[in-house]
Amino acid sequence: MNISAASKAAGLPAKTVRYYADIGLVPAPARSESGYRSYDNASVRKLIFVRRAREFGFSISECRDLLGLYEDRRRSSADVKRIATARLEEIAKKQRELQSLHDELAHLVDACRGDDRPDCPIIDSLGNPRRGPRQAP
Amino acid sequence: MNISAASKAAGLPAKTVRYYADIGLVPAPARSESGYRSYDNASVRKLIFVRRAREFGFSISECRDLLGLYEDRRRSSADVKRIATARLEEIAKKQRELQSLHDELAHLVDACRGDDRPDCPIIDSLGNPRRGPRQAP
DNA sequence: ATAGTGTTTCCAGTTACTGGAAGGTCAAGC
DNA sequence: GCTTGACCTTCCAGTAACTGGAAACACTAT
Repeated sequence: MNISAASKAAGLPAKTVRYYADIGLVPAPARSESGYRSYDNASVRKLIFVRRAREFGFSISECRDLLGLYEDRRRSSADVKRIATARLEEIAKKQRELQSLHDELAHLVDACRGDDRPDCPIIDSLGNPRRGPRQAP
Repeated sequence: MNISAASKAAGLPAKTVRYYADIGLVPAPARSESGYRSYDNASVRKLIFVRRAREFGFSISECRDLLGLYEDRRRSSADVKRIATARLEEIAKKQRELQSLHDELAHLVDACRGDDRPDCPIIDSLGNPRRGPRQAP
């Protein structure tokens, strides 16, 4: 399987497939006589695994860990659960931040007449710290 | 006001303050005889404006636009509202994505016993596309 | 005079790719 | 056998928005 077939099967751009091998996230594939990368089903399964982990928002570094666990037939499910739970916490935190951001901005958009006059509570709020969004933590 | 005083007043790292002038987001400040950057209250107000817009998640490019509107005494509030509303849409979209991600991952974490046995639905799901997260759009 | 802190510029690194140029390879068609 | 076009290779550069660090100059206090 050449790179474009493998990348289609994995659902990743060919560039990304090359990149993942470059950074050592997945093993470098075998090469044909002329230097073409040659993929088998096991490589594709790993690429799919990585793609899906990335879609879940795991970082490359976390994907490295997860791939290690994926390949280790003797690891405990607790190891995996620990990483996934940490990620879940991050998602929940991001959700809370987005929620308050959304509420504040929606309030401002609501208060703005949006007509051709210059008076605008959105701009006022950005310029005036007393009525803007929370400070970053 | 030297850069560290200004950066404290604006709530931004000095590095970032320099960076914002380097990329032309805010005007380059005056210099002292020895070359130190010298800030006045108007500069600090602009830096605060940018910091708060960034905290709202506006990109640097959007901050550029907003700063233009901030400085234009004759712009209509509709111009501002349009940018803010677009940003609000993005936030809402991100929220929906995070929500489904959270639900799916929470479901998996819940299903994983997290003990010392290797069997783990989280890893299984990553390896098996039929029970993983949605495809990216 | 010296120590310590503040400031300057510049270069490099971060994350996770993505775009593009220059050139080699392969299969089909004539 | 030759050309065309698709596919493949490497390498370099750029993205967003900073952040870290080195080397050197400035200011203040003792």
